[in-house]
Amino acid sequence: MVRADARRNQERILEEARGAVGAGDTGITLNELARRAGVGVGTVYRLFPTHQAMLEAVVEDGLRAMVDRATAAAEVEDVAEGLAGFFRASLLHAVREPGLVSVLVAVDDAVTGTSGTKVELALAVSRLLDRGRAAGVVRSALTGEDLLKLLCGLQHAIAASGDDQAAVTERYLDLVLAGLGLPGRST
Amino acid sequence: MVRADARRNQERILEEARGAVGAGDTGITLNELARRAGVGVGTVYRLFPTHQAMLEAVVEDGLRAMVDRATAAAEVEDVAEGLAGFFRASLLHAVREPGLVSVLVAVDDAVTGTSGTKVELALAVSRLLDRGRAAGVVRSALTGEDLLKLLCGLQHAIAASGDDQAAVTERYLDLVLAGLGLPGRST
Amino acid sequence: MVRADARRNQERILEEARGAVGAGDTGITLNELARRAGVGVGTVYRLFPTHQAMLEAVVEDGLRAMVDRATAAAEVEDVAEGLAGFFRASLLHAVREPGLVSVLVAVDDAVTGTSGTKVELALAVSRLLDRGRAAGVVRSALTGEDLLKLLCGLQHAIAASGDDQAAVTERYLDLVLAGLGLPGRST
Amino acid sequence: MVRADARRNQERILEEARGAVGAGDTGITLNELARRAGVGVGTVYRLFPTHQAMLEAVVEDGLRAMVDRATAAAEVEDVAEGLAGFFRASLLHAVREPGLVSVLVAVDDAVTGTSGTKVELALAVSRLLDRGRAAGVVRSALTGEDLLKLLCGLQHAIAASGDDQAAVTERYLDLVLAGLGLPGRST
DNA sequence: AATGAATGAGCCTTCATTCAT
DNA sequence: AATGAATGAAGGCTCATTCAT
Repeated sequence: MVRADARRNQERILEEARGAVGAGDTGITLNELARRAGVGVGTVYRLFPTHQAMLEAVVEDGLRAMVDRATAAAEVEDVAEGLAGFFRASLLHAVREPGLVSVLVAVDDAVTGTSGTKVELALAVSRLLDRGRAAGVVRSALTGEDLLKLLCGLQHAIAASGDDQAAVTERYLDLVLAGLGLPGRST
Repeated sequence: MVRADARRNQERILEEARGAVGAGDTGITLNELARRAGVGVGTVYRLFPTHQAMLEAVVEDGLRAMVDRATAAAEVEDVAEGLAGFFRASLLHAVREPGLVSVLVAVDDAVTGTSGTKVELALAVSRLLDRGRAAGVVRSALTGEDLLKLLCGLQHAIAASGDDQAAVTERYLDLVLAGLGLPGRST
Repeated sequence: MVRADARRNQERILEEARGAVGAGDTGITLNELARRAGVGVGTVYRLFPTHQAMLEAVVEDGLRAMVDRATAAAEVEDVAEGLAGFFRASLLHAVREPGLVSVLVAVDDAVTGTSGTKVELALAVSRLLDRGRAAGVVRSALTGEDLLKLLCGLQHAIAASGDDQAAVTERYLDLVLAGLGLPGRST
Repeated sequence: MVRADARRNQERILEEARGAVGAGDTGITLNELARRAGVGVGTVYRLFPTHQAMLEAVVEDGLRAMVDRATAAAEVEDVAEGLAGFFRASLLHAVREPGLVSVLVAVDDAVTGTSGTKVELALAVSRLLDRGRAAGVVRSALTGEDLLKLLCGLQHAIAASGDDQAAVTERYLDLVLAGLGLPGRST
């Protein structure tokens, strides 16, 4: 079983990929990745046929987690709290893991699984919003897709802000939650 | 008399630049620009030492207009209307002219004038917000910088949305204005 | 009992190789071959240390058949008919099995056996030509090597011709046989 | 006028290209060409967007010369002599300049001019053959295309022959001319 | 004996920028 | 002031071959 070596390499590559993307360098080259991981280019290309494939691999778990969070949020008794909690957690997550936004925004996915997960996510978020509207706590025509793109847009905005990203994030959260009509802290 | 030629060239280059950037191709190469304008690369580089410089030139008037709009908004009697009008006009503008967002988001400006204008803009918007808070129509801790980055973020989100960008834009506007606490249509 | 597995694998590899080369893809990668045969690259490399070795293995029987044909042609009573028959059959064969030409043209053989067979073939063809000259039906200084390379050259020419390769082949055959001085159909 | 430098460079590149292709290395890399010419890659790519384009440039004059020879051959009083002279000269030429064969055999041309010239050539050769048939000195159904491909095939055969290429060439010439029905030396 | 992951040289190509004329 | 040829780093990618397991 060469697997031991192989897995080790794959882990190193993935680790470096996570590092780079996590540091905001979503555009890192596969060649550069190979260099950092101390591995031949071919090895990286075997693992990730495409830059996009690499991004999706890095983000896979995070994306899944986001879907789970959306699904779980629908179970929270307080409808407003469910939605607000989901959005807040997701934005904080996206700020920490910018690769998520790259993948969410991409039109063509490298792995079919990713496309599926993205659809799942959009549906789950749509359901959250519908539930909110049904409960009368959401006053906004936003679709699930809209809300997700908004999330991405906010991440961009926050990344473009110099320091104090935490504070900026909170200000945006307040704004968006209030904008949705949800009772937030700033009410 | 060479001046005439020179100015003519500059105009053609700028024209092509406006065309490309206006068409959404903010990343157009200076080489490509030269080709389209029918001039040598050197001529373009003399006019725009940097890609960023080109963007700023293309966007200059638009940026100025934005500042003027912000200043004028402070004169509108109805405080809320002033702020809301400014934001709506600016977002529509940014959607039409994506180059604006590129420049607003950039950390390093190529031309000092641009930096100045950006500061002016931030100040004017801050004043608008402060005025709103003083009048009790704005309930949000957002700074002027925040609001501008938000504008950029929304443009990203809208650009990432497939079709029906006009409708998406309206939904975002409603959300943000409501989020600011302003009496909007959706109230 | 591992032998059984091994032999099975070798057969599958050889089969795929025959398939690919027979389909005209003489340049098929050993990696690709492994993929098609469903075995590891290493297995293929153990069987064929070189791409050339693979070609020679694929072509071995055909080459042998060509030698046999040349030998048998020397037994045909009608000298001209013997030579003409051999050449025609060989050209048709080469057109059908392009790998043969690759091997015949190669200067360095991968397997010593191939070199031996190629020498045998050249000798047999030389003898055919000499017999023809002795019988006065061949008017041409061509050596056995010459005739074989000519065969390869014609295959190239035919492969480069678009459609109607059968017709082109016949035209070339007529030309060459007439050129040798043999009474052909076109006489 | 940078032209002086530029032309110098282009000449060096073309010279190296001629050298490599002339030496039989028709597959020389554009990068390698740049290295040999002591020039940046970009410079070569500016001159030759494609490997095929390079080949065609190298061969352009030779191809033209071949057409001229075919045209001139139609003016030779002795019909057989005209055709034989053309074919002999062309084969010798092709042996000296293997790039010609690469270009003649290619299906897709890089430069439209090349395609035109190739068509011209085929037509001119067809006319030569027709003239020969009309005069009763050609007994062969070969088309112009056939004869050209045959030329290429012979070049392959000759290149594959070890030494004494001159002698081999003559033997092939005798064979082909006799095969066409032309009165040759070997008659 | 079989496996297949790993390697890395090397090809193709683009592009921002310089600089000789 | 204009020109556009030249540059060469850099990225994307393939593939023959090796070697640890």
